Amino acid sequence: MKLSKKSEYGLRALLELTLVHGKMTLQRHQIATRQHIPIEFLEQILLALKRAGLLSSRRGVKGGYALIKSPGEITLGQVIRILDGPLAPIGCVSKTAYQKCSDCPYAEHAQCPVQHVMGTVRDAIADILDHYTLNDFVSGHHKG
Amino acid sequence: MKLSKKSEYGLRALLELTLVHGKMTLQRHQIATRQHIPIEFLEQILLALKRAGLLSSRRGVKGGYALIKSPGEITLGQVIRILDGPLAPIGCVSKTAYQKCSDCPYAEHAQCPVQHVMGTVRDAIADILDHYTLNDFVSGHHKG
DNA sequence: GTAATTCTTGATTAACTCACTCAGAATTAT
DNA sequence: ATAATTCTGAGTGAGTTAATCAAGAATTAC
Repeated sequence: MKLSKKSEYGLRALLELTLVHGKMTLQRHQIATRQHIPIEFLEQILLALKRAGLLSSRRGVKGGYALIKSPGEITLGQVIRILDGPLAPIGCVSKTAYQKCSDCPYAEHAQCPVQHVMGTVRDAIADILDHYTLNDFVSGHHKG
Repeated sequence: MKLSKKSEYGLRALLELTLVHGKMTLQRHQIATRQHIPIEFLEQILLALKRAGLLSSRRGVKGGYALIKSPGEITLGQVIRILDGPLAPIGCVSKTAYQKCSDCPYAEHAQCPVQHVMGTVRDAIADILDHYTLNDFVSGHHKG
């Protein structure tokens, strides 16, 4: 049940980009110093977010990164799925990356107790993170 | 955000012990075959649950394991904390094993956005797992 | 058009964790 | 005694995490 450093750094980087959204771009070293993130590691993360369609980038002098979508349209759930994979605690209850349990003694469509409780946990996590936007994130609270 | 095999096996083992609670003890090989768990790994898990005060055991011929408390008093939250550690996605929001973030740019008592959202996630997970007993687990549903 | 700056790609790495496995000691029943 | 079982502690191979490094490609300033 753990959030990786990668996701944590990714969220903190997006926070900085949200703060300047529409006004300017940020370079990796600016984000790195403001958020105390190792710069080479940050780069990997920014590129992953770019490949996933969340960021635009520009090379060369005056280059940098910017949000490609409005911060109100990007949820923490999306970001964490990109950087850490599925939110579900166990593959057999993931809605975005379902995987059958290999060694579960319960049949495919039988009632597996682990599956049942972890399904409710997954839903609780996703309910929060899939409705929590970058705007909510910078303002530090969640609007209904 | 993942449940380890250790916890999954632990929960499945406790399920078997709950089913026979008050009637008999179970030996590790019985649990292992019923739940398809590698026997040597299962042993580690049972011993950890014993050290934590959840199980009693008996060595030698006619030995075995049994629940030491009523299944209504043991919650999945307890079990997962024993086997996997804290439920919180990040150390700085754990209530049972708090750890200060080392590289967070926000001061100790300032409002850290990551801390805020992950705090709500932690609470959502704990609300479910700390009120979900082994009895709920075997019956496959949660009584409010 | 050259140099400086910045993003981009791909490889590599050290440390750690996960999911086991194994050998041998201690305890109990017959 | 012998057989069956738990108990202890150590070891291991594969994979993941959190970086680090080197070289390349694009952009801008001069």
